[in-house]
Amino acid sequence: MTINEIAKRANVSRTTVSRVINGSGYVRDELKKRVLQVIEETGYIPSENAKSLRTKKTNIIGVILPKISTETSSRLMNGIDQVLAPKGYQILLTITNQEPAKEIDFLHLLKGRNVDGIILLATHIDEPLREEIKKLKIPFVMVGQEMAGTAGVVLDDFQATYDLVKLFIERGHKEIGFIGVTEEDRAVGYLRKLGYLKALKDNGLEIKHHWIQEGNFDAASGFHATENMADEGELPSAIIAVTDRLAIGAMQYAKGQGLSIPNQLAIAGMGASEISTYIEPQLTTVDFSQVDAGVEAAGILLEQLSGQKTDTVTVKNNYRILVRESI
Amino acid sequence: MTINEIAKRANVSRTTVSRVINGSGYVRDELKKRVLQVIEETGYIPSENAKSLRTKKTNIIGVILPKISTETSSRLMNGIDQVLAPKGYQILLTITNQEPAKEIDFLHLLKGRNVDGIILLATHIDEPLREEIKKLKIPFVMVGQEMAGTAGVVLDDFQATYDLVKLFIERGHKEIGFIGVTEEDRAVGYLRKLGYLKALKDNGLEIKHHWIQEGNFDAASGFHATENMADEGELPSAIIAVTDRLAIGAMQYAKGQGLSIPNQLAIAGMGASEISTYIEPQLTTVDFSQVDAGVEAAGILLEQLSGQKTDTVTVKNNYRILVRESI
DNA sequence: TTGAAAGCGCTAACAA
DNA sequence: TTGTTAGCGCTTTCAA
Repeated sequence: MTINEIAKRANVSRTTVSRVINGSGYVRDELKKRVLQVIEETGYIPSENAKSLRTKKTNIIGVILPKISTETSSRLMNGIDQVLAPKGYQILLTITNQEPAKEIDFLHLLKGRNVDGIILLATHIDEPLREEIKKLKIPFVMVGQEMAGTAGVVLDDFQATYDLVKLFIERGHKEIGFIGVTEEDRAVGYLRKLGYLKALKDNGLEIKHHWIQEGNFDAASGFHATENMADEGELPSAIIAVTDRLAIGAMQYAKGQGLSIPNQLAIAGMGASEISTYIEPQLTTVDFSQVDAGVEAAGILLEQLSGQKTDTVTVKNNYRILVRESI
Repeated sequence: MTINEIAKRANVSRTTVSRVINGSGYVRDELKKRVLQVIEETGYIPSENAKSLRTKKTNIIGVILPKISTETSSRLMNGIDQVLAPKGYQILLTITNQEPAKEIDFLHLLKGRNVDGIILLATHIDEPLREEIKKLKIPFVMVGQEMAGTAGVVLDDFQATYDLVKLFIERGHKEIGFIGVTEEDRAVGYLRKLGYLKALKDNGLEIKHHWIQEGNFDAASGFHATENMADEGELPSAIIAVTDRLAIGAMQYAKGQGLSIPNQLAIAGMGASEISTYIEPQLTTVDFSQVDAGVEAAGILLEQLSGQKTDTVTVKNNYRILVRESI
């Protein structure tokens, strides 16, 4: 069923049908009714595809995610969809599964699909990727990493960690341990560690080597990191972990050793995962509000879509510390 | 940059360029090189859109979800993408936010976008929706609900709940409570309740009215449901909740009352949420393996795509009970 | 082995 | 107020 078929059946030109569908131009009421009638009868649905070819607008936004089943990703998607759907945009979703090479592949793929814009949730960023983004020439917003000359939304990982450490210090802690992740992850690994180190330094606190451990992203590695801390010397009085799961691993270790939380060991995580509210004691954590980040990213994209030249916007997404029982 | 432009620069016809891109038909090596060269230089990316218009194939699969940031959804997406991405399909994602009317809207929308197939994660299913699906005429797979004449993947909610109750009975429990949700949700609300009732009946156990409570999907309502049970009479010795969060709410109530779990009150949930492993005591739950459901759904779709007429497949997805500390 | 011509389903001048 | 014409970027006969 095509527009031509409808036109024939309604005994009008296809232009008229088009006008009826899009509510553009003048159409006599009688004809309009006739056309609408036929459309109704046939269940005709116009091909967006053909339309796009003509109008150069697909109303599709490409989104590139490293993974789908993480709270970060799904919350972000939530925010993005909240903004985009009401404006009539659909989301073409691609998932890299953490393979950096795929980010470039998907950038090409999405461009080939003539998407109106792209949102990339980046975990790392290297030269080839930078290159590719530069020559993209369609509305683009990067989330999670900063890049000169590109619109973006980043979480203020440095400052959030700094503030968290400061909170511990204000509460009288002088021995503060840190469980991080690989610094290749610029946001979670590098910047959060930097915030930690800076806060200690600014407050004249000692930085003990064995109080700084590294895990990957699961609870088990948080457990081992804490174990290592204990094995290599004294445990500090407080530990900050860069993710809630790592923090929960640390908790598990502490509980296993019969240490009371927060009295003998205070623990905080980051990310405001759902688990953090159900664990006992409830985990103090940092809420980065990924939903808002998604909303902001989509908002910036929309601005670009409407022709505004918003180059190099970088919105630092705000965060708040959720103080709960674990400290 | 279009195929015409490339053709002009390489001094060949656009047909030849097309052949080079698609590796179809005969092309002299020299010409091929010349074309490839130009493509490389210009960074040309063919328009999938124009291609689709001609070939009637978009390589896009539409997915309709009730929500994105739930473990069910994201695990399902995971499974779907795992299968579809390697075959060159992209996912066009639409989210209804639980508004039933939108399911039909999106069905139209996706059809208008000429997607090659559609996967719908359904929570309910009424007559208008059934109608719409019937006249869809493109590969379609329904997940989560059964519908005659339509390929689908359902979780065996009835049997899983039945088995869970049986497990309690085998462990000596005779008083088993139930926290459900609205029966409008056929799978989670209706079928699971049915499994519970049938298991009690089959084993000649008493069904006490106040032992059957209803919550929504959050922990707080699980708490209140349990509270109601206690207020309206004696608490049973065991409680089954149809979601982990409800179960966690029940746990919170029990702990607040100083009841020991599982000795004074045994509790099980369903869904194998991540939280269930971190809560204390660890929650016994049913793992429905949504990832597998996604894999199967995508697999069935792929079969339909390759022309196989797989009408009315309904894969009962397997499940397993994760027995942990809470019972 | 290559190219010319037609056409996928739609919109947008333009003319009537 | 309506229709004719051209063309979006591509693939696919068909003929050369």
